[in-house]
Amino acid sequence: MPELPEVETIANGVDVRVRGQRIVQAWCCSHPQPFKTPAARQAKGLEGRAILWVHRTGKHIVCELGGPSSQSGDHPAAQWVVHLGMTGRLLVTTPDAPVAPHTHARLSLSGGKELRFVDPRRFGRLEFRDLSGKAGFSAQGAEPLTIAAEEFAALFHPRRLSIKAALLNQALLAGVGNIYADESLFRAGIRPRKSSSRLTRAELERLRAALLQVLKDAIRLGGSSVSDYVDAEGMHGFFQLEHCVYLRTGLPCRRCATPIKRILVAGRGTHYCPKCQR
DNA sequence: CATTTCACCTGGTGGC
DNA sequence: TGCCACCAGGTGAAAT
Repeated sequence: MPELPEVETIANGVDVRVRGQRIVQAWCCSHPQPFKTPAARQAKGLEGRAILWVHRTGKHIVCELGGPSSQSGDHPAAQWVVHLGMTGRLLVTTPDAPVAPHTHARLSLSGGKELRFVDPRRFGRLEFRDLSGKAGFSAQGAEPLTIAAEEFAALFHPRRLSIKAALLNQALLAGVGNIYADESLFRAGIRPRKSSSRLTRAELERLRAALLQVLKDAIRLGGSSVSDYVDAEGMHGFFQLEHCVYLRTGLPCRRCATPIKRILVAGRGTHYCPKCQR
């Protein structure tokens, strides 16, 4: 499932391939599910605008768009906000590439390529935002790559729910999902079920540092390819090879050889080493 | 207000 | 071999 490193990889890949191009034609499927903005209004809003740049915030991909006319400047006048949900893909293809099942949006670009959104489970979301008079999209939670130690501690110390549930709460930190919650808790040596409020200052700082490291390493390796994640070019990432606990139930811990356990925390499959994490 | 539960979806899995 | 019930999992709404 796409989390911060996967979304960052995709956003960067899309940016390199489509920056500066104009959306010549937009098609959105009639099924209402993935559209936060109704499909017809979305397609209409997108057509004719230039894609100024593409970036990530939290788990969202934001395409900054120019004005509705082709000769408007480089100031963002609208946005296309893409959330990949569980199984969403944002792909840059040639126009004649076979259209994958569950393709919900196709944008043909002035450079001759196509930007496609594919999502079998339709947990993803597509939103068109006209910025006239409105602020741009921003994720609710803090950015894990830049959050300071003080702010991190202040965010998690008052919470009484499990640290795993707190890490997954996008209103606190934006971008952490199941994989990187489990992996950062392993690297910090903390039990997923431990209450966030019972973590010491030292544990919170270990967790922040571990999360930062694991996210940076994962970005460097192009994300984790589990289930069906691929980047904008359809390429796999390699961070799944570095996983210490995620989807390693029963396998020996890389640090102490104790079998990795799988439990349910906050309704999510959760993997940890019973010896290394206390 | 904080926290928990549930619905939304489909492909993959496992039981018979 | 084939059918089907079951389930994961990010998010937001509803319930507690």
